[in-house]
Amino acid sequence: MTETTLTIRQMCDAYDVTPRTLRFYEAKELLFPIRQGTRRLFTKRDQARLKLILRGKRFGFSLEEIRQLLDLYHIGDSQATQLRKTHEVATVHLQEMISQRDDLSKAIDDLKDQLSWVEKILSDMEQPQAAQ
Amino acid sequence: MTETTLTIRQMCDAYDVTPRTLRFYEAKELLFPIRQGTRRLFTKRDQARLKLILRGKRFGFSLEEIRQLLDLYHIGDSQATQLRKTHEVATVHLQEMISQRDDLSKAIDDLKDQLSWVEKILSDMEQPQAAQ
DNA sequence: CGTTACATTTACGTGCACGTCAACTTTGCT
DNA sequence: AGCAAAGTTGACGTGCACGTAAATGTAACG
Repeated sequence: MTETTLTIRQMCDAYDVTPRTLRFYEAKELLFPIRQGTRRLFTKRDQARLKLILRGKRFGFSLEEIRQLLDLYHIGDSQATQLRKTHEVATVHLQEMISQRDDLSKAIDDLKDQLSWVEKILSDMEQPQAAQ
Repeated sequence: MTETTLTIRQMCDAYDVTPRTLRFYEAKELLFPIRQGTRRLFTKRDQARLKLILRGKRFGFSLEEIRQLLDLYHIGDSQATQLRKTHEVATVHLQEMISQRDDLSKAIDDLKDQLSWVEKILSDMEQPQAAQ
């Protein structure tokens, strides 16, 4: 039987975060570990959410923004009204992410150009026999 | 003759930042406006750098990281050693950006899936005559 | 030449995302 | 039962990226 819940230390090792971070995320209602006595047990759901949190952070979203997005992945039995609002929020995020990716592609191309330019200069500096 | 330098206010209007931000970036040596008396004048170079700064921030880079990247775009007459170090730093950033774009693409696809899933649920809720 | 409008420096304050330390339980092991 | 290891709850500290307020300066207009 694959134990599906993790202790705080196992979570830290698995996802390279500190206990403080996990407790902080719980306080901010991003994670909802169950309690075995006083200790936290992180479910599969928490693990999935943590992955999404870390991913969101890498894209520059704040924890509050991420919290709103997370709802989309764990809907349960929300009302249609709430569901529509969540959908709307997520759609805005999606557009942001798409335009962010476009910008990122542009930045990558620019940086590549700059790098090959620098590489050219460096190779020119190493072979000065070209200039007479 | 197109006036190529901007006052602080013109910069703020053009790039949607506050004066405080521009002074802060100058203090951090990200911008180098020239002085007309005591006042700042932002050159084309500063404007180009600000664009790169704002772009970098959108990708989650810190100002210090951005500062290192900026050097690549305004090299001047650096030494080969310095140039190579800058090139190295930028190459690492490039790899980060590429893997970030890949992750972003994956996140976008995931979010799209979730959204269409939610759309399906919403449409099911609106047409309950299907059941029964 | 005075007043109004914008700039500048200095300095302290703020929100976010945790880090760190202390004091205290709880658990696992012998 | 005893004790070290790990976990828990406060509470205060920290680095970053600015915000904000006060005091002062200066340019521009009537």
